[in-house]
Amino acid sequence: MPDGSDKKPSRIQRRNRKRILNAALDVFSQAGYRGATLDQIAEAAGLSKPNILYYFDGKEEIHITLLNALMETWLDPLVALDPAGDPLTEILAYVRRKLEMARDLPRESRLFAGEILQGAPRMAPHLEAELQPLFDAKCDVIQSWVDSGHLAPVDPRHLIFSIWATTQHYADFAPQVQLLLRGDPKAHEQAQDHLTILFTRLLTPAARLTPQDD
Amino acid sequence: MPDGSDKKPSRIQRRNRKRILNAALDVFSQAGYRGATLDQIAEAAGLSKPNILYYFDGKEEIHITLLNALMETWLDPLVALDPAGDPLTEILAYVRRKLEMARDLPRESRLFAGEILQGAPRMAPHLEAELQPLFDAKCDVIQSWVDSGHLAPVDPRHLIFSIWATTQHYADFAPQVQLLLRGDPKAHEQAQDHLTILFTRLLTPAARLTPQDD
DNA sequence: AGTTTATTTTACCATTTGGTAAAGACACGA
DNA sequence: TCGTGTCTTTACCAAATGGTAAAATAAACT
Repeated sequence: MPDGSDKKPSRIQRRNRKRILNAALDVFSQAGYRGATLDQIAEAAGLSKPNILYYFDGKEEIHITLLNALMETWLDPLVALDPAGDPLTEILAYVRRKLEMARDLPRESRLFAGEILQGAPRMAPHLEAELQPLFDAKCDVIQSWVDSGHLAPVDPRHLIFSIWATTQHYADFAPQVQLLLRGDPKAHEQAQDHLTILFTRLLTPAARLTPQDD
Repeated sequence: MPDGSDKKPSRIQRRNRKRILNAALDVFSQAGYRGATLDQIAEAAGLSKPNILYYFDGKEEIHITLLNALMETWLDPLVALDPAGDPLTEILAYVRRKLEMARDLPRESRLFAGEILQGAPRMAPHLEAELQPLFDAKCDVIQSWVDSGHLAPVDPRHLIFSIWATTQHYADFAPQVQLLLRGDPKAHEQAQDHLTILFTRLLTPAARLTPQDD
């Protein structure tokens, strides 16, 4: 019983569990939880369905495992937002990291989006326990930057929403973006430039634009 | 045969088709296409499953009907962007309309998002035939505003993406927003203010900020 | 009222799907 | 090489699900 056990996993176990999770990420992110079938996952993983169930207790456990693994990765860029750094630089770096994640981990982004879209049935606890405190803490940081005049006045909460929305859009709505941009290979760089401009103009204090004082 | 026919629909037909579509919008937007079942739709509509299939040829036809009806509503705000109006005013009005749609039609927003998220299998033709030309046309309009100096330099395509992303985020990621904002009833007004500031700062030409010339 | 047409229900069916039991193949240390 | 525990396959099953046939009921029209 390799699934919920405490024994150290064998090499085969690690390899196959990884295969399954990778295949499941493909399938779940593309079809959603209910739209995904164990048969699809099995085929994508190159294993038989019963063999999949030898490694995981069931469909839901696979999904939950993916979600759990995702949370850390997902929060990392925000965790890295340094209160001691230069405010605008930090925010722009955060935007860049999120956009890179949208490009490099689109499956994870869609998995997350699909989960939230359906009411976060399996993720609400995670959001409350991990995202919420982090969000609050970073809002405070941003608010202090605003208060000290290092950032133009802005609602930190909605600023973060805007960053999430604009960056994840490129992963979650990829087919639409792809179509409207006609598959332009420069899309990522353009998006990067655009978002840098967007948040720079939003957050640059007026003092820096009008060189009257200091 | 009331479904694909050409006869004029009876009162009962109109009423029941509307009920079914409304129920289906609930279910599809919450569970996705594959996650939704005819039984759920039937129960939500207060009709029996075979009765539903008396009005629609099948699950897919219901879904497609919803998507078709949605497209028009969805494109409306962009259609209304007036090339003859004041550039910044027009864009901000567009943002406001989109945000109001996210608030007033969250089910439609999620239905759309879910469809795109899964690769737009049933919507690609619509996007190509209706969204694409409209998008291109409005990009040209915005580009002309930039060229004439009425808007600060910006990539019109990514500007539109940012507007879509930031506004729809409030509908598509509602559970997350709700949680992080702790159900603040002022959320909509705050979002409205934030987005107005965001796009005003992005698009206001430098000339208006630094009253040196003209 | 009586006939016809439209609507709804009851009783099904075939397929799909998540999951299980048990036998078989395999790996690996003694 | 033999035996023990690990992994994989074969053959299933029960429930869920999209869909259908046909009888029954309700409207509508004459």
